[in-house]
Amino acid sequence: MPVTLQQIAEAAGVSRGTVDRALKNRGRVNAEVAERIRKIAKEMGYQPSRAGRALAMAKKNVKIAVILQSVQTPFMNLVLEGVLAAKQEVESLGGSVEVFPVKGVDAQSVMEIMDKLYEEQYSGIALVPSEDSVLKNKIRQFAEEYEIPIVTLNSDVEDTKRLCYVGQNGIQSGRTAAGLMGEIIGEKGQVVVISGHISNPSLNNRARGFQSEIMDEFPEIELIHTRYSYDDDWVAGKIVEELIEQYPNLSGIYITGPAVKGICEALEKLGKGKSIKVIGNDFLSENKKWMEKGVINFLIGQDAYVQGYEPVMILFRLFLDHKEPKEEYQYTEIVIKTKYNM
Amino acid sequence: MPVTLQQIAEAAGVSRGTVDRALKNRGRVNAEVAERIRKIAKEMGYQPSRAGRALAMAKKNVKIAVILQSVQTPFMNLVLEGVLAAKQEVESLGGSVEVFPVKGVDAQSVMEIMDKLYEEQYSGIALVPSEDSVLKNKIRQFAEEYEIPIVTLNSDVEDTKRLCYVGQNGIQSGRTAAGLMGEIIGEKGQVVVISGHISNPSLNNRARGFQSEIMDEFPEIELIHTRYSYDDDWVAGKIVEELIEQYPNLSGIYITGPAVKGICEALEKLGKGKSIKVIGNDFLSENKKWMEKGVINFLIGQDAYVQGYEPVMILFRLFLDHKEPKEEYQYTEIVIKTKYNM
DNA sequence: TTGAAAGCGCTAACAA
DNA sequence: TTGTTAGCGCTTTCAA
Repeated sequence: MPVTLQQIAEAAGVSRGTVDRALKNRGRVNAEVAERIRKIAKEMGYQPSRAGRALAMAKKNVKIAVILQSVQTPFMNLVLEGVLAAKQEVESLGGSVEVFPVKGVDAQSVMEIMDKLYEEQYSGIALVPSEDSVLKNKIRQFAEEYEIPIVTLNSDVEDTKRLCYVGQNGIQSGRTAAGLMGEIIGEKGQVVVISGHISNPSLNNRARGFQSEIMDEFPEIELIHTRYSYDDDWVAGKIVEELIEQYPNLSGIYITGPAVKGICEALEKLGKGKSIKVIGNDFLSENKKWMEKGVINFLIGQDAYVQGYEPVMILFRLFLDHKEPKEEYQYTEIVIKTKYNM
Repeated sequence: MPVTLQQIAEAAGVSRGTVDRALKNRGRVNAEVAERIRKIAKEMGYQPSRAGRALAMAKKNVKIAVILQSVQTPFMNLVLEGVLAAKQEVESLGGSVEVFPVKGVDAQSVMEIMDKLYEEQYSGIALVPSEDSVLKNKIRQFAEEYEIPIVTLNSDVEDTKRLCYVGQNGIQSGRTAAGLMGEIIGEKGQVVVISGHISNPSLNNRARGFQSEIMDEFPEIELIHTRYSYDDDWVAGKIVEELIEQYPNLSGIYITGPAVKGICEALEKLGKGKSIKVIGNDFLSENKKWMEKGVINFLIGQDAYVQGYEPVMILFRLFLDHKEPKEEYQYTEIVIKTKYNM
């Protein structure tokens, strides 16, 4: 039976209001009395009731906004699932959550939405940022001047006073892929990285992690120069054809992100579907299909659900429990899937 | 801004009590009116407030008990962490959770605790069962006669009317290990399974899954007859010595559970630490240490935290939201770890 | 500096 | 069959 404020008040011989002020350090309470109350609360093992607090705060109407970029991609759809789960939980606790989808990468739209959120007095914002110095300034302005906490997800922006970042550790993800690759090709042979856009920071992190781990740990593996598909399946197919012509004994391919379809179809057409080992990223249905077929050997995932769920809950806890996140960088778990545990 | 019962009542021109009865199908309400209320509630997108409900139910004092066997093992310690997290969440919502630890496997103690729980009118029980027909009968009695819902975790007992089971799919876990093993030894060579007690059902499931997948998918891999360590490191070390003498070209070892230390030390002593591929189970610190060293190549995990957390929350949701779990078998995710994503 | 009281959304007991 | 009401634990405002 959990201890209540009322019980502490009785034990201390004061009123509930006084206990509340003492425990919240809201001042206006005699220092000695406050000390005594805190001691009693500790002895009795007081834990505030979430239900009571949520109910009492319901009139304040905590409003959380989520701005998602690239919503049309399957990955962001998974993130959205996490957001909706958090929305339900928050709303059943008296808060509210609104999602603002942005098609493609569009800092301009994000900023327009942010302006609206400021006017409508939102309590906190979770957003997928993009590299844009004006957007960065606006994030800093919200965090510092307006005191509206902001959590970045999926990608991060440095030096903006944002509360925290929830997403993958791209470097470590690439290193994990490298470890697997070394293991399954017997620590020797030729390996290539096929990436997407040359300017995508997440993909670049993965590629960098992969490359450095191969170079550090697998001296007998030859790393062929990275290719870029620019997110285009046709281009990716061409890249594979050229690679195989140039390196007929190619052992492995690491796909940092998109254009899985183009790559796998080309491999299959050239009869290399089974012999060349392939490691991809993200649990999209297209990717899972190729793993099922045996063309992709491993998929590394970034737990999209958590990326949607956590930022919302972090903001809500900030208001409900007055609890800041413990870590500024909340890296999601790096998940390894094969066709057996998909 | 979430919709409240009061708002629905106003929209329907009735009182809050009537709306409540109509939506809960608690009868005593005019059929037509009830229908109209339900329609309005749906239109307005009514979602009951967890906070309000939790608070109102606090006086009923939902009490959940958790009986853990083999608490001295590191694995159960991980389970306990999940239980404690759930305990905190439940208690902040007005319920209470009590943990009853049992050392070793001891059906007798479990049953004594259950009797006590019945007297003290606990609302629901989560427990780690063991193979024992008297215990099985008691579980059935609680579920059917006393109507105290029971959730099994980690191991299951069939035909007992228990509400559901939360734990690993041992067969699938073994299959996953087999897939990894095939991949890293190049789909050929000799492979052996080292298990613990010959009568441990979880370990047997893993071994069976492993064996059948090797036989089905990797015809060129030779499966050597399974060895049993009986959870003893010294025995396990001897087994390894004998195996390597008998099969000097052994390619891989699958350890279904305990005695990892004995096996890995022997491998290291014989200079086989790197050349023989090893796949183990569970993320215990001992196991992680050997993976860090490179003696173990992969660890397959059964998400102990979830096994502790979920059963408690399932029972609590049953009382708070009147929601039964969707699935009778709640298999925890099969997690693959290497030294890179540990 | 402290106490008293209203009210958040819901359940359940009681009255009509 | 329906309405009314007390109270769950907490926050917050107002009065003392």
